[in-house]
Amino acid sequence: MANDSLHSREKILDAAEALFARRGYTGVGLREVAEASGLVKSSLFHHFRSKAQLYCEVIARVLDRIQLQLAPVFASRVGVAERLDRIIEALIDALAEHPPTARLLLRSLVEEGDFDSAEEAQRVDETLAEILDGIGGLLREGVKAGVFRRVSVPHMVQTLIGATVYHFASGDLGEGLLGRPILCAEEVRRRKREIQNLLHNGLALNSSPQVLSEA
Amino acid sequence: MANDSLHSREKILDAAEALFARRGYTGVGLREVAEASGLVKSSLFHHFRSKAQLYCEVIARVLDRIQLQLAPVFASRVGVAERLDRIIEALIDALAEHPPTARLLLRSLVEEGDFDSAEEAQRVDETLAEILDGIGGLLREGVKAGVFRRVSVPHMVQTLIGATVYHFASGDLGEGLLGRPILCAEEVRRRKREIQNLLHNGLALNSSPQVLSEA
DNA sequence: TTGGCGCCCGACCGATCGGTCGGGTAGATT
DNA sequence: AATCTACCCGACCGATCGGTCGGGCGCCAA
Repeated sequence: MANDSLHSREKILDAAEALFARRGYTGVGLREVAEASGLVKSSLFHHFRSKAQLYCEVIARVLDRIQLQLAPVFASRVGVAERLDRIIEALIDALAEHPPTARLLLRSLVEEGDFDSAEEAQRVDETLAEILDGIGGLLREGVKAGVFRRVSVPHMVQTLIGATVYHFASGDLGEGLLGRPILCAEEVRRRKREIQNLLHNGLALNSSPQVLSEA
Repeated sequence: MANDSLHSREKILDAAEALFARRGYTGVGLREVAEASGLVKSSLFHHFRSKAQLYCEVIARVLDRIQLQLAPVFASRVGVAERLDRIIEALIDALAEHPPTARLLLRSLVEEGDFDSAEEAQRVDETLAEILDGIGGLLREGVKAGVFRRVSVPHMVQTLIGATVYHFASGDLGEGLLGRPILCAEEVRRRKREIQNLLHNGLALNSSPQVLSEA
C-alpha cells in the first residue's frame, strides 16, 4: 500500500531528523535510524539511495518548512520595519515549534559540504539562498528607504542567523544561561521580544556618534 | 627527550584541532589525526588516554586561549560601554587569528556532552563558565548602572555568542554572503565595527517605544 | 657496560560502519 | 490462478572504527 510506504518514509525522515540533530551526520548510524523507524537497516535503502541522500532530504524538508512559514511574511505589503519584526517572529516560531530544527540547521551550515553533487544538495542550497536573499533584500530595502541605519547587509544577516538559529541550537549551554528550558513558551516569547527590541534600537537611525571608544 | 615529547603532543593537538573543527568529533578518525601529526595511531595513546580525552584537551586549549585574551579586558577599569567594546574586539581577534577556533567552539557547544565525566571535561566547563560569567557580569553591571537598556542578560549573552562565534564558524555560507573570505583583515575589522555599532545603538537607553508592531 | 625509561611502531582485536543481495510476503492487476 | 510490484527482512561484504599489546630504538643515569 502506497500509504504505508509514505508512512515509513516519513517515519524514517522523522527519526533521522531527530538523530542527526542530536549527534550529527557522522555520529549517527543507519542501524540506529532504522531501529528508531521500526525497520531494519537494509529497508532504508528502498526509500533512500544512501545515507548522504537521506541526510539531504532531511535538511531539505527542514528548510522547506521554514521557507513556507516565511514566504507569506515576505509577500506581505506592510512597512519594512514591521515586516522584519514578523520575519523574526515567524523564524523563531519555526525554530521553536520543532525542536530538532535549529540544531540540524546549524550543523548543516557548519558541516563541510562533502555531499556528492546530488540534486538534493542543490535544492537545499537553492532554498537556503532564497531565504537568505529574502532577509538580505528586506534589510537592503530598509536601508535604502532610510528606515534602517546604514549597516552592512551581509553582516546583519549573519548576526540574525546567529541570534536565532544558534540560540535555539545551544541546548544545555543556553538552558544553563536562561535557567529554564529554551523552548518553554515564555522564553520563546522573550527571545522574540529581545531580538526585536535589539533591532528596533540597533537598526534605528542614530543621532549619537557611531564609535564610542577608540583605544 | 622531553622536548620532543612536548613537540609531538602539540603537533597532535594542532592536527586534532584543525580536523575536529572541520569534520567534528565523530567525523575524524584517530588514524587521520596521527598521520597529520607525523605519527602512527597507536602512538597517540602515549600522550592521551582516549579519543575523548584528546578532544577535551583540544577544546580546553582553545578556551584557555580565549580566556587569556579576554582576562585583561575584564580586569581593566574603564567604563562598562568601552569595556564591552574591547571584549568584542578581543573575542573577535581570538576567533579570527586562529581559524579553527570558532568552528571548534560552535561544534562543542552544540555537541552533546557525552564525554565521560573526566576532569578535562570539567575544566572545560569551568573555563567556559568563567568567560560567560564575565560577559554576563559586564552586561549586568551596565544595566544596573543605567548605561545599558534593561535587556535580558542571558539572552544578550546568547546573542553575542551567535554574533561572534557563529559568524566566524559559518565557513562557505558566510563567505558567500560576504563575497570574500571571512577572515580577511578588512572583513574582520568590519565585523567588529558592525557588532559594536549594533550594541551601541541596541543597548542604548531608548526614548522611543520598545514595541513597534503588534499584529 | 648495563639497565631503566620515554617514545614510537606494526600487528592485532572485536565492534561497527555504509551498502549489497536474494529471497519472502501481501496486495493489486490481468 | 498467475503475475507483477512494492515493501521488508536476514545474512553477508570489505573497510574502518577506537583501543591493546609486545617489542624496538635511543637517551640518560649508574
